Amino acid sequence: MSWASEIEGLNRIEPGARATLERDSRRVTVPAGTVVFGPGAQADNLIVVLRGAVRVQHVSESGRQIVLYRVNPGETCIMTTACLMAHEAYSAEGVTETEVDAVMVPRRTFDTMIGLSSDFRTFVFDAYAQRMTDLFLLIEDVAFQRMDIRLAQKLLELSKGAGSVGTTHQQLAAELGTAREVISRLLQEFRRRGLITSARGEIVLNDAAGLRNLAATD
Amino acid sequence: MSWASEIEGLNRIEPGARATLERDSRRVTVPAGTVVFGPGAQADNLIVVLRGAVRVQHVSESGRQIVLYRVNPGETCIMTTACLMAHEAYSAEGVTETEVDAVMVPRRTFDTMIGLSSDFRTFVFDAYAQRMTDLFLLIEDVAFQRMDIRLAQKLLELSKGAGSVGTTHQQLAAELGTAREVISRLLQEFRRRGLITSARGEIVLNDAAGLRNLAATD
DNA sequence: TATGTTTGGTGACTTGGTCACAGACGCGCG
DNA sequence: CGCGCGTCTGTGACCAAGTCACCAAACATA
Repeated sequence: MSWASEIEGLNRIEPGARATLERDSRRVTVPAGTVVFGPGAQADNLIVVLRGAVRVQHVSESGRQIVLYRVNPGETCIMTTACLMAHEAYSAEGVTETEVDAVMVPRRTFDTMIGLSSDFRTFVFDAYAQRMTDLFLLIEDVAFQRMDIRLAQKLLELSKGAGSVGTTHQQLAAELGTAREVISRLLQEFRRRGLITSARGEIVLNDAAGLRNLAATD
Repeated sequence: MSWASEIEGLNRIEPGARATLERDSRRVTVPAGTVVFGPGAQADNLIVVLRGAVRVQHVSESGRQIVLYRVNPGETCIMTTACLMAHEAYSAEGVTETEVDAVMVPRRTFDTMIGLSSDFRTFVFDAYAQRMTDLFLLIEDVAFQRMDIRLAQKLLELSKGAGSVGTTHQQLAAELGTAREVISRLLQEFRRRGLITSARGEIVLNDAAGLRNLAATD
């Protein structure tokens, strides 16, 4: 029940506010691959992720995709509240990448908490700031960065220190907002240079240092 | 003094909260071309624009620019508070496009107001939501939209119904995050098709309907 | 008028996106 | 097993966009 103590930014919240928060919110477990919010689906809760990750992505009419950011444990999907309040059309969707444990804070409780606790306000504004800067960095990347560098960075990010990444070219294209053919050609070049080896749905990072070196070429 | 009454979202604020807000905040006038915030400049105030416009843009190390959004009258530059709270490096800068009348709400007052007034909270969250959706649309544009369509849209937007736009090719490139040469070539094509005529620093929209038609080609 | 700066134009080249299609692999089913 | 079928990857041709180098016209002002 006492989930708030596990979360950076909420663990030292005022006792009264914390009681309200934990009493009024509901803990859920969602299987992998679930669309937790998206166009048409009105979200009436602030979602705080405890375990797993939610991928937030944009899908254009032409079918092309780009991943905007991920919501990791201890983070909150603040977009839902913002977009709800503004009654704007939701142009992004959230999909669970793994099984996810999360807490749903009802809109009403959220509003009460904001008035009640300055720690909670800080938590919420930090979340906004984090997403904003994520989006700023993404815009810079998409507008100005070469695709080979972005791909090298993404491979290192997705591998998380492990020596390989289990994704298809199509999935990588959706991550970076480009076309599959572009990924195929770049991976071929990486392979030629000995940076990776690859099989169907699997990319092995043979020379992570070399990739890091490429990724650092700003 | 009673500036809050002029602002959509603050005009029906609770009387007590409104008194606090107007007592503690300071009205300023800033000349055109002033950098009101940017890398290194710590902002300690929430800024609400009353008259004029602030352009928020990103400048990359390579010197290329892109305009992220504009803060118009009645709107607030919420980014400053967010980035201040997160203590993140500020990767964007704000420049006044015209002479600007604005209100500076100190950080302390901002925090008090958030706790005091639900109307003020709504105002703030609406502002966040607005910026977020702006950034989402920008990402979609940059990632997926053809440059000729983006340029046509931008010309119509900047002309604001008037028949012409007084900007250089370089400025348009900075708006859209591309290179001057690309703008020059596209404008040449527009000219060839009779959509515009142009002189040094001036573009005349001869066929606004034609441009709108092009811009609508999603 | 002379001179330097800003603005715009152009060609050659590289990178990235689109389209069409083909081969390779995995898997179920007769 | 052999056969289809869907998914994944490779490839060539072409177009769109960004980069680089350079030039010419317009303007500012001494």
